[in-house]
Amino acid sequence: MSIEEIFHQYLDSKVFRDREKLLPDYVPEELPHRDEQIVTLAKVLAPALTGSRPSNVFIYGLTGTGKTAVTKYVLRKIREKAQHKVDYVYINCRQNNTSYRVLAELAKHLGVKVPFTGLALGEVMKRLVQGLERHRGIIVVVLDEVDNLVKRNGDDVLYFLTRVNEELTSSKVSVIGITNDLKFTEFLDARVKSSLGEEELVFPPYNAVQLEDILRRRAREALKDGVVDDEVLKKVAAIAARQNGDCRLALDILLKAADIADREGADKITQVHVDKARNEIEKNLAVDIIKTMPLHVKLVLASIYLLSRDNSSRMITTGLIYDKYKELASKLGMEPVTSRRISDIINELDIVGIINARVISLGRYGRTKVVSIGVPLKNVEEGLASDSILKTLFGIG
DNA sequence: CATCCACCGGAACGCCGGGTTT
DNA sequence: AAACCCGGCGTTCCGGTGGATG
Repeated sequence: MSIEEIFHQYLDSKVFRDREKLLPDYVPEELPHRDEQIVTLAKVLAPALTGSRPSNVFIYGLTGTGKTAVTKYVLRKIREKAQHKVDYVYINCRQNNTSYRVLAELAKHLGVKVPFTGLALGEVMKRLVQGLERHRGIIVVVLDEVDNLVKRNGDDVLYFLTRVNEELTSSKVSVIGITNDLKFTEFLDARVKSSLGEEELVFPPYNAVQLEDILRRRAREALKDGVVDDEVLKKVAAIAARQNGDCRLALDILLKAADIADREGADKITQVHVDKARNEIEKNLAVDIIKTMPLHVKLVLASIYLLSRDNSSRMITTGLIYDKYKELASKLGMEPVTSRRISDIINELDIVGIINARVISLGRYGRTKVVSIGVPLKNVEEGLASDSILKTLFGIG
């Protein structure tokens, strides 16, 4: 296909009206099924309109429950309403995962100059105080995925942000912390915990019906009319509902399915496209997990892979795996780990969903774990084959 | 019904690499 | 540079166990 053709096909899409509306960071005009959270958050933040400092808020919820979208949504509204007297800064702590970067990000927003490295943290804080003071108004600092920051760097930034008001006269700062780790507060200093947790907000997962509704609305914005049927949306919703009601996943599947349909030049998104999309997403997930596993874990997985490929009749048990594993290890000329460790590795693989393991009893012949591979063999193959050592030695892939 | 297999899985500990503090 | 802390991997030791089998 020539470049011209590619461009032409893209411009001439039969599927998309506005593809951007399906991207993960798009915040729609309406957020259905989050009314309660919107109202609560709005109530908490409303005092900002009259110039008093809103309480700090802590927001919990699993991935894809609308935490970020709702927060941005409410803050945008309030900023419009208050014209310049209220502002907010959104900082994602996964991307900015050190104290310094978070503070620098905040500084940038306030127009304070800080070098991207080199200053002592205390100096950055000093400049920030000045910057905040100059701002003259209320500033809401949103720290998304804040658990990433705290687990890595401690809570000194949070401490600073919750205490900085004492040094300010013409400005006020509130903090919104967002996390999907429910037991995250354990990592916090008691003082930070109490000042940050002035208000708490929990986002429950969406159910299948709600997901379908969201998908339908989004499809109207992003796709051309009649491109996707209710049946198809229902299917996507059902899949995501099973994954803890993860709306991001639902939208992701829909986007992928639309992309696939578009590439095929189809004018409708079908169940087949959805299946392909899901496979692709799952495959990427599995392959990524496998790629990043430590060598011995890979070896164990390779053993399971070989066993399930070669003798399909036999049950795959821990003992069998261990024997195979030792064989592979010796071929590589490396010391095998103990069977005890293998037991743990099998459990680890089970937890991430690459394999399924369950203990059974064979009476006289003992008690063991029966293992089967839980993702398509091809994916395992692809993940393992990315390791040059395994690839050359066992001819996988 | 007791036995006994082939593992399970908890506990405690050592080692190692890295990051931080002094 | 030295001391220190931390988390992950791995080991040793070992008590525990479901149920087919004799």
